[in-house]
Amino acid sequence: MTRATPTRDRILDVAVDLFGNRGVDAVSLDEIARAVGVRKQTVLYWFDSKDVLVEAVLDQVASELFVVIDAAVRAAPDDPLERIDAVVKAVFRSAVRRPALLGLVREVSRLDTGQAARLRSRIEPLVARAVAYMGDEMDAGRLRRGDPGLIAALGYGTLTGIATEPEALRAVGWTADAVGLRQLRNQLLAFLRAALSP
Amino acid sequence: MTRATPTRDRILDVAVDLFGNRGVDAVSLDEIARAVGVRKQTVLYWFDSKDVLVEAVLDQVASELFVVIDAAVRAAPDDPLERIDAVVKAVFRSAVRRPALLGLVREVSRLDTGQAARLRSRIEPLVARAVAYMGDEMDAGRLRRGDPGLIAALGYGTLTGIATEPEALRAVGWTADAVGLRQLRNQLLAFLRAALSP
DNA sequence: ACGTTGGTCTACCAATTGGTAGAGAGAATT
DNA sequence: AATTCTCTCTACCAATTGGTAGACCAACGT
Repeated sequence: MTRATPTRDRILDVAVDLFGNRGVDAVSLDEIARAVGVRKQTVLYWFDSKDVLVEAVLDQVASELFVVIDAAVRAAPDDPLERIDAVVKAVFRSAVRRPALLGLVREVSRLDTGQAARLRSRIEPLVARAVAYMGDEMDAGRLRRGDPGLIAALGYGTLTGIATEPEALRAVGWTADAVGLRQLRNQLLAFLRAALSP
Repeated sequence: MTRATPTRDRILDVAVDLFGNRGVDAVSLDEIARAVGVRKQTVLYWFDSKDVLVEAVLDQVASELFVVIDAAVRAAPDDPLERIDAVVKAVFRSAVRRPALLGLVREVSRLDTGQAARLRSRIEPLVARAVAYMGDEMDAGRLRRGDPGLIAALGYGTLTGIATEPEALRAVGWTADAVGLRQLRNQLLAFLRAALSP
């Protein structure tokens, strides 16, 4: 079971978008089914319950994010500021291409702890690697001293915060188009460089 | 109508916490009523509909946040870094005392645009003042150059991001107690100083 | 030609949702 | 003493929720 089929994939895809943009509680199985062009019972055929669907969606999100971030890090030169640049750009690119992805990450704090742990365990290795790397670079004097774990936390908060709240950011007169997003990204990069340069 | 009474206040108070912590869609009127120790119809007596209750909750949040931030700014000396310090500390203090407050701010992106606009219009003057102030200080050379609007956006994203997601932050091995929160706050302050010092 | 299997459907179901109608108790006003 | 007003309640309601049971049908292996 849980094989990949066109229908199953489409349900998962639609569920990622709807759950990510509007929240798990606000989206019913009927609505997902309607968007896919199928009946609710077909959704329940592929995913035994809504909880199972949510789990599958979180796994999907974890995979996509892992791939995006990991690729960005690997492609970047071995310089801490360059790598940070690369990760930020990659996450922003994801946020533009598929806003629901980061929306779901944020949604985790609302889900029961078991599901939260599931997603976290997938992302944790990436974070651990980043923290270790930053620690080494600080020791080598190529990064300003600080607590790498806390800096990672700040980075996470900032990225998900701004990438998932175009509506709220309008309060600062910011517009959620491609131009606005690039400006915001560049300001963040400048900010990070200023804060982290040794 | 809409006078302040014990019952009405208690409903509003409970609604702020439940909506902020779990999301508007996930909390039913029945649940709010139960938490207050009253029947659902009593809730509907004080607030004509769930939408009206949500509006009242958002107004409440806007007021509380405005008071907290405004007081922090007024009490701080006229130095940009000191004032930024003061605002960050004030928001963190709110986040500890009443996590639901920032949770609701984040919830705005999920609500219909009318309600979002309502909250935004209450906070906007504060932001506008902060942006103008930062611009002046940059001109005076007491703050590193940058786009004040974007910096405000980053600050907003970071503060709401980290203050509302203790669960996600466990991925970086961070714990959501008072000590952890203070460490995170201090790291953020150091970070901001490094990034913004001229 | 025929049973089996995989996939989608129709038909239900109990529980919960936001909301309406109106009764009843207590205090205040006349 | 009678009436009105304020507040909370019980009794409903239609719509929607996640989920079960089982019919149907096309493709496939035998």
